[in-house]
This record gives sequence, structure tokens and C-alpha cells, in this order.
Amino acid sequence: MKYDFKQIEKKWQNRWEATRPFAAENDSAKPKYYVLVEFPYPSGDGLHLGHPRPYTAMDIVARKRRMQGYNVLFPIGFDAFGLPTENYAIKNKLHPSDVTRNNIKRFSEQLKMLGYSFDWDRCVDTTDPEYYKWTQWIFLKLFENGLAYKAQIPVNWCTSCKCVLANEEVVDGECERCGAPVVRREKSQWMLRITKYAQRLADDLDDVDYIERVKIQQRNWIGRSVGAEVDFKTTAGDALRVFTTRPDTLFGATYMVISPEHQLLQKWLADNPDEIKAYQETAAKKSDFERTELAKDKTGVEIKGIRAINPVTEREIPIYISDYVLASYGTGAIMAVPGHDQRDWEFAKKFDLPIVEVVAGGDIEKEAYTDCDNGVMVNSGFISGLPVNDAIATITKWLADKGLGEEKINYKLRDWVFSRQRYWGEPIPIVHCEKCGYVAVTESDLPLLLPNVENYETTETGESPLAAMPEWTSTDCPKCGGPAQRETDTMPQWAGSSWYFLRYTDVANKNALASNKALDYWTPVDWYNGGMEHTTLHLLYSRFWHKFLFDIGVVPFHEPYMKRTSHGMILGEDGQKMSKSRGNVINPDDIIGEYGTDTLRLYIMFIGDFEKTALWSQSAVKGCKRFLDRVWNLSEERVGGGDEYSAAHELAIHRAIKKVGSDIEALKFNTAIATLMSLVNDYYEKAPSRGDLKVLLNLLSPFAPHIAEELWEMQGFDGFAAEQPWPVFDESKTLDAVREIAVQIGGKLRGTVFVAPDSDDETVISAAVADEKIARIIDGKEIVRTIVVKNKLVNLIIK
RNA sequence: GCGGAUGUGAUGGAAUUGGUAGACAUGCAGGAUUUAGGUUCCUGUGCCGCGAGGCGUGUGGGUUCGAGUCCCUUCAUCCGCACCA
Repeated sequence: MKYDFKQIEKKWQNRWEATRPFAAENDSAKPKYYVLVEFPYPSGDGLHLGHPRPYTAMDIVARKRRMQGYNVLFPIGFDAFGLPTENYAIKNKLHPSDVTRNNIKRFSEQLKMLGYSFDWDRCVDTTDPEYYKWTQWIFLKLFENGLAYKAQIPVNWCTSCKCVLANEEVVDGECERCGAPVVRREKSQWMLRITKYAQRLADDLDDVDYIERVKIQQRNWIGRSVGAEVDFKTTAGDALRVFTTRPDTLFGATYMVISPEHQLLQKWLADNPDEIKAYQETAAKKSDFERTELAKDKTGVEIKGIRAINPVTEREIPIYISDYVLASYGTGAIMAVPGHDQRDWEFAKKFDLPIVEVVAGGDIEKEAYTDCDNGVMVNSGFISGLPVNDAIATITKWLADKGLGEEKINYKLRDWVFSRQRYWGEPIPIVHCEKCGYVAVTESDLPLLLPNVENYETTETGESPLAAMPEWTSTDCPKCGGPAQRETDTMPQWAGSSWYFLRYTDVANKNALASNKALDYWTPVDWYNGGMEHTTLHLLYSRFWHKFLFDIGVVPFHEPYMKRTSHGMILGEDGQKMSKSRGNVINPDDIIGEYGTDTLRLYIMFIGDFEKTALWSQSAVKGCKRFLDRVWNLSEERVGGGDEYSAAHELAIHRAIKKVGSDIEALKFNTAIATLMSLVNDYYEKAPSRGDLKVLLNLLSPFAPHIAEELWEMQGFDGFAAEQPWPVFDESKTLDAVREIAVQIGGKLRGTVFVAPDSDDETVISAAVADEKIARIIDGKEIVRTIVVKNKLVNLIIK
């Protein structure tokens, strides 16, 4: 009989659909294990090759855990709110909810075709009112706790999506989704105070097992810097407060710079107001991108008639405005130390300002001396002669004693812009009342349903389509009962995905986002795999929400995910990112049709190091199909003998069990599969027993579950392959009866000899010199030294 | 500029703590079965050399009995952040 993968795969998928063998139990005596993949955005294009790589990897882990006796939760759902669906709906005159329903149906079918052992009974859909009720509920809790607030701020505005973006969504001045230019606009926006959690988001990375690059990237994004805030008196009366990480260089501060948006500029009466105003206007017109592009050439204007006083030198120094100082970081003002900061140095050179050396060792005529952490202070009054570190401590204390400053920690992280001016998102459950201000919708009124609007086209004014529905926006104030207006912006896509993994534990709960019992049992997630592109978006946001939920007693642990791993991208055969315009897209459906799901699963895991980018290779797919054909033929034609391991294969089998098991845990799926291939090659050299075949099917079943089940059934083994215990190995049986020892002469390999395991040095050396070839080389020479590495090699040094 | 990574045959990629480089697969070559092959099986395949042997993990150095692995230098590519004071 031929390996008819089409028929076999359909057969087992139907059986899984009917009997639900992968449903997780909320009551179980087994230990729990929660494996999570990032749920997909159900786009109209269907599943692409980016999905099967992480999903197959985690399916393998989930299946292995079940075989190891765990009660496994391996859920799936759909992150379905969002712009592409809305845009598609507008273009095709459909309703986004219909588009979403169709896309979810298609995605579900495709995911089932891939044979994943998801618990489909726990599927979530973020656009389901029963789901987003709880997204809104969390928002209300954030609002109640002062973590959601509305502010008039300059925001990132995508000119194509006609919508506000979070800082995390802007890449090189462009919209991360559509690539259109992003400009600055003043808008009143809902914000989430993620900055309040900056410290914990950084520190608690120590408590979790994330791959190092994820931790580093999150830490960099949070951008903690320790320094001091210092007040400079000015001749205008007001003190000018600055943030610096280098308070030790205070004696070298020869001028000051404030950002064009600085508050004090509205108050100060300079001698050159027109010049200042003109500069402010030019700066305002520049996008963020332009401001950073012009990094090389510093611009600025002196604020004439007002001067600051350096608190330690007591000298008057000039104040400039320049757009190289950002309003949004620190205090929006700096003390400029041109001797030891390259930007200040460039500005000082251009405007001919004094440059003073305060740390010895550099050449400040040529460039700023910045890499001076181990230097010694000079020209610095009472801290001269101190090493930099001591100087920082001394000056910080001095400032504090005089009431001129204090130690301060700053973060690059900014608050999360949470409003979107689009239709297809969760309505923000807030009303605005003339009398009471912003008031939360009453909890019992949740979910606040998204109304059915006639037209959900974007508006040029930058308002949500919901704003055009007076019958929906007009409401009563929950507090005073007076007339009030609903918030018309919706939540960003990241809202629903910030807590979805909690809902999986108890999907049908009507009274809470999930029961305490379910949360206590299942959370935190044991292993979460997802894309690097979400490191400073979804992953950070959901950690923030989780910490908040922990603080208000909703979840039992302060971190959502115990372990985070990440997969590399799959590029097209030409080494380019797969895209329709390049015409190098591989459709998983086509591969499944031609070679079958098991082949696709196997190839996508065999393609290379899971964590690195990989190039698709159509011909290499065939190798995996060939392997499965060989397994099939083996079972059909070559098996003989009993249920024990045959003597010929025992060693290879114990080794394979060990290697495949540890490789799966270490994400080395490619070498796990190579091990299985080697084992099959062995079985071709010498026919396997039924027992030999059985263990092969056990090891293969997480990777290629359909063929494993079919062969399991055909061989007449009991039960299902997926429900067998994971095979165990005996360490002593993974070792050879004789050891091949490398013989080196002067470090060069000259031959090999065989000795008994753990032979002592003398035995190994005498075996080596007895070897004919070795004897020939050392003939007439003297062995002056020998190095023996037990069971591995011997190195003879001759003269 | 800062941070992170990568560089190994024709190709994708393997190589515990430094210890026989190139597992496994693709491709290619030869052979067998076949009317035929996008089938299957067998053999070979790092480079140079008839051979003994020599040379080989981006470059150049170093440490070591021994380096793909450790240290320094340099080049190239990719990713993240970017005037963050």
C-alpha cells in the first residue's frame, strides 16, 4: 500500500475533531503545563508560512508534554480587531464583523489541516462582545486606579490609516503597518500610565526565563538611566531644572539648552522674542524623523537677556533653545558640558561657546571626552582630584544638602497612547459629562457594544467614525444623570491581546475574566513562543497589564509568562522577505496539497536553527517527504521480530531517545529530526523489530502525528500514538562497548585505535604506539610527552 | 553612534566543558531496477595532489600538547534603538 498522506491526514483530523483528545481539563490530578503561541490576526490572505514555524514547534512541545504525563493547555484564538479587516470591509462594502467571521473560519480550517493539537473548545475571538466585555472591564479598572487618563499631547499620526499610533508602532518615521509617513499632531488622547511600571517591568525580568535578547531589548526600550536633577537659578527669577547622568561634570557646564517646547519660554521675556518664536515654529513643523535626520548639524538660538547661574562655579552662563533637546525626556532642559558630551561639543563649536575639561585624559580640542568613567576630576573646585565615581557621589550629596538637586532615575519609556480613531476596535467605556468630567460606564452596562454604523470610513478631521452617530454618542452621565457624550475613539489592537491567555483558562465565564480557581491552576504560562517584533509591543504591554491585574488581586502571579522563546523568520528562496510584490510567497496550502501536512511540519522544523532566519528551499522539502516514505515502507515491508529492542539497534535507540528529548527542550528541532533520520537509516541497514519500530513512532509522533497514528494503528499497537508514554532511555545503554580513540601526534590527527571504555592511560598509549601507522611515524623518535583524554583521544609529543 | 547577533563544503545546516570539523539533508556524479520516471535502492562527493601527503571554519595575530570554540585585531552582513542629556 502506498503512503496516501491525503487520505491519512484527513482521517486523523476528523477523528481528533470528533473525539477531542487534546482538550485540557480544569480538574486533573496530573501536573499542569501551559504552552502558548501568539494567536493569529485572521487576515484575508489566510495563513502564511510565518505561522507554521512557531505553531509546529510549540505543538511538538505540547504533544511531548502530554506523552510525559502532563495535563496540557495548548489553546488558540483570534486577535481579530484591527485596521486591515476594517480597510478590507470598506473597500468591498462589507461589515468588518462579517469579514472577521469569514477569516476566522478560513484560518480555523487551515490550522486544523496542519494537525495542531489545540484545544479548540477554548477558542477565543477578541471581537466577541463576551470577550471584549472583559477588555473593557480591565480598562475601567485602569481608569479607576488612575492609570488611564486623557491628555492633550502631540501624537504620531499616520497619514494613511488616519489614526494615532503608539510610539512602539512608529518605525523610522513611518507607520509600522502600512509604511505611510507619520506626522505630529496635537490631539486629546487616552493614555495608559505604563511608565509607572517602568521600574518593575525592567527589574522583574530577573524573575523569568526569557531568551537573553528579549530581555536586553526590553531593558533598552525601557531605557533606565540613573542621574540627578539639578536646579540652576536664572536672572529671570525662575529656577531651570535639568536632568543629567553626569552630575560630576557640573563644573564643566558652560551653557544651558532647553527644548523649543519648554514651558518657561511662554513666561520669559527675552530680548529677542521674534527670533525665538521663529525657531519654535520651524522646529514644530519638523517631524520627529526630520529632527533626528538633521542630527549632524546643530541649530539653535540664544535666549538673550536671560542667563543661568552655574551653582558650583557661580558664573553666569547663556541659555539657548535647540531642538536637539527633547521636550519629552527628563525635564526638557539640559546643562551643556561640551568637554564631555559630543552633542554639546558640536553645539559649542558652532556657537563659539567655552569648552572646559573637567575629567583629565582626553583631547577636548578634537572631540568631547565621553568615555571617561575611570577618569579623575580636574578644574572642579572641591571635587578636583576625585575619581569620577566618587565625584558623582560627592556632588550629588552636596546638591541635596544645599537643596539644589536630588538623585533621579529617568526612563525612555513613555506612556502608552491608547486611543484609535477607527471603528473596528473595542469602544472605550467612558463618557464625558459637562459637569462631572470623564466618567466610567457602569460595570453592569458592559459590554459596551460597538454599534452598527452605516459608514465607517475614516474622517479627514481625525475623528472616529463613531463620532458621526449622535444617537449612540449621546447618553446620560452615570454619575449625575445629566446629558453626556460617549468617548468615540476605540482601543488599539494591542488591548485584546494583552490578556487573552487568561481567558483561555476559563473561556465561558460570565462573572469574571476567568475564575480564581482556573487562574490559580493554569497561570502563569509555562512556555510562550512568539515573534521578536512583539518584544517591545505586545510582550511589554501584556506584562504591564498583568502586573496591574496582579496589583488589584485578579491574578495570582506578578509575571504572565515564565519562559519566552522566539523563532526566526522564513525568507523566500531568493533570500528576500516573502511578499506578494516580489512573487516569492510560498503558500502552506500548496505544500500540504503536494506533500502533505506531516512533510510540511517536518521540513519547517528541519529547515535550520529555530531561532534564526531561514531560507525556504523547495527541493529540501522533498527530502522530508522521502524520509516519511521511507518510514512508511519500513513499517510495511521490513519489520520482523518481537516487541523488544533488537540487539543491533539498542544503542542507537537509547541514544535517539536521549537526543530527541533534549533537543526538543532546547529548540533544536532540526537536529532532533536528523537523529530520527539516522535511526531510520540504521533500520534500513538492518531490519528493525516491532519494538524498534514502536519507539521510532513514539519519537516521531509529535513531529509527524498523522503518519505516526496511521502506522501505529496498522501495526496493531494499543491506543493512540499521541497517548503513549514518552519513551525513556537508559544512560548506560547509550555508551559504546568499545571506544574509538583519536591518536594525535603533535596535535595532528594521525589515526584511531579501539580500546575498552575507561581504559587507563597506559593501555591507551600502548594501543596507540602499537598501531602500524602510528609506529611508522614515531619510529626513531622519542616520545617526550603524552596527553590522554579519557575515552576520547591521546596526543603524543615526539622529538 | 549605542546595543545584540552572524560569518563553516556547491546549498540548508551539524559539532557538551577547547579534544577525530562537515552529522542530517539538498544538489551533483556514477551504478542497479524500470517501457518510462519529479520512483526506489546502492556508491561517491571539503579543497589541492596520481600518490605519500598538504591545506582547510570571513581576515591577521595570540594563548595551548591541541582552537570553529578562548583572547586581541580587522572586514562583511543582518536585526533592534537612535540628539534619551
